[in-house]
Amino acid sequence: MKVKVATWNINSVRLRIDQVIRFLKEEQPDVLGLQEIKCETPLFPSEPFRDIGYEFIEVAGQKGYHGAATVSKLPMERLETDFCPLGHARHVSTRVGAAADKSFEFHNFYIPAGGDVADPAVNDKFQHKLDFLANMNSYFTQRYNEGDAGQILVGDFNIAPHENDVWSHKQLLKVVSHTPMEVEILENLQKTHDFTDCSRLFADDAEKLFSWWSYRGRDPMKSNRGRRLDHIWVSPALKPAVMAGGKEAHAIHVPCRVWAEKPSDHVPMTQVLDLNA
DNA sequence: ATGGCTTACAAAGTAAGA
Repeated sequence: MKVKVATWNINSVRLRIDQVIRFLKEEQPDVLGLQEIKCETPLFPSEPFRDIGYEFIEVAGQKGYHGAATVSKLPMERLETDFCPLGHARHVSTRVGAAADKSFEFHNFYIPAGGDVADPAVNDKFQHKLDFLANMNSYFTQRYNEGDAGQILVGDFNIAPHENDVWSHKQLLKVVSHTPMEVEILENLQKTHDFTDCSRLFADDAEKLFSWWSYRGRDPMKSNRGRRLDHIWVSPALKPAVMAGGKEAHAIHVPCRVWAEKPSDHVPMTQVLDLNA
């Protein structure tokens, strides 16, 4: 059985509902994690998703900012998790799939951006980002010690770890999202739990990979000053499922940055998994 | 040449993103 998963920071799901539906029709993922939905849970536009087969919807919304939602064609149940020390709606965890042996966990994250100054002593937002990452680490360490449940972690992690995950490593070393402290914490989270970073699994280290481009600047694709802030990770039990499809099983949908008059500043990312591999 | 833009909101200017 093959499944296709996707993640997208949509920057207002109500404003861009037509773009989300277009993407789902074109790419047909089984599961999509959305971030920055920017609406309260009851205001999430569920109907257009149900109309095209995404019957299972789990939303963590709040007024105005943040918010995450996961929509699925496959049966899906909520897992109770709590990662945000400030209580923001920044994550939705679910178990996807009816058959117990083919199901997987889908953890959808919107990690705090962290403000402007990369110093937790003077910037509460950066401290919040570090605290959120620490909570993720505690949770996945406990789960890791209980045995591999088959986990997929997706979302806007707001960290671009590799040198070629940003347009200029040197110029972004002091810019939040690419500072050594954040990068080390994210890499430790990945390595100590043996998560596979799907975007880098088959990509050459020298290849630039971006999933976000600022709204500032008139031609984002021409200047191409992007960052890879969005991620799809899998636990060891699912690594063969990712390996099976090779490089073509992964895609960062770069054209979506300029495919509409008012696009999101992030583009969606997809990964096909062969659960029989 | 990173911030010059974009979003939501007890609607004009804030706060927030990254």
